[in-house]
Amino acid sequence: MSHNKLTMTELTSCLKIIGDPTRFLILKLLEKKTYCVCEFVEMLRISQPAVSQHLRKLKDLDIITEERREQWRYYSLNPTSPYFPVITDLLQYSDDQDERYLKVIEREGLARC
Amino acid sequence: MSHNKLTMTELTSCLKIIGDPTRFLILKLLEKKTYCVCEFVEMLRISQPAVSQHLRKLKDLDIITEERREQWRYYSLNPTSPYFPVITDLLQYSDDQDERYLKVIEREGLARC
DNA sequence: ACTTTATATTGTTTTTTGATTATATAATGT
DNA sequence: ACATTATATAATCAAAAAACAATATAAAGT
Repeated sequence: MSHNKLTMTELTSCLKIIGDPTRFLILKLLEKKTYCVCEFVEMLRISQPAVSQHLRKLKDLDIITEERREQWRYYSLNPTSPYFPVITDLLQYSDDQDERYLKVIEREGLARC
Repeated sequence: MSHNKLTMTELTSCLKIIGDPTRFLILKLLEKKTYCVCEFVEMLRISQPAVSQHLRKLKDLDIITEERREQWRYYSLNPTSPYFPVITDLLQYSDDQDERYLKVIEREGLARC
């Protein structure tokens, strides 16, 4: 395993952003596929501005990328981010049978947008 | 690499604690050796209560252990913690030439306790 | 052009966190 | 017993972050 080193400032600002349950869950979802905002709203059961603000923080650190297609904005993990290896590593540690994750996944496809 | 999985709640509460520059630095120091509180005070250049409170948060999550010897309390990484693999993994990502880290290491041995 | 839909941004309030000061405790030395 | 040393805890305050409501924007449909 060979990766580029990060400064502690970079690393801790990344960890601080990832260390939020909702954002971690968003990343765990994005690990599998790309989602648009309204899908997160439906799945996470939080308000649209709340979703947007979490996504914003992830985007500010360039952890995720935004892509506009028609009226939607799709978000994806950014594999070129210096934080990408850290994030995929951390996602490995989390249990795929995690209760909250499963519950959220159950609601996939329910969004009416 | 085989490790036990954690719930997202466990993982994010750990990340939140690690995602602070001072605490991350404490862990980076503890990776190499054991320190007592007064050494941290000297090296980190923050007040003794501030050090104690950071150590407390790490100890609450059982990330570090405390050992009393004479009038001092020595702190160490807890290798039996379920978070231990996460932490050692994350420490790998940080640059050993990090400016703040080097500056802190320079002050090692200066404590008069 | 007007409306709707998807999403972002801004402003405000509340909660959480970090730092500092002051005080308490517990062991050690006299 | 008393003073000192090492450390913890409690109280207080300031700064940062999260949550929520209201408003703005931009594309698509009519």
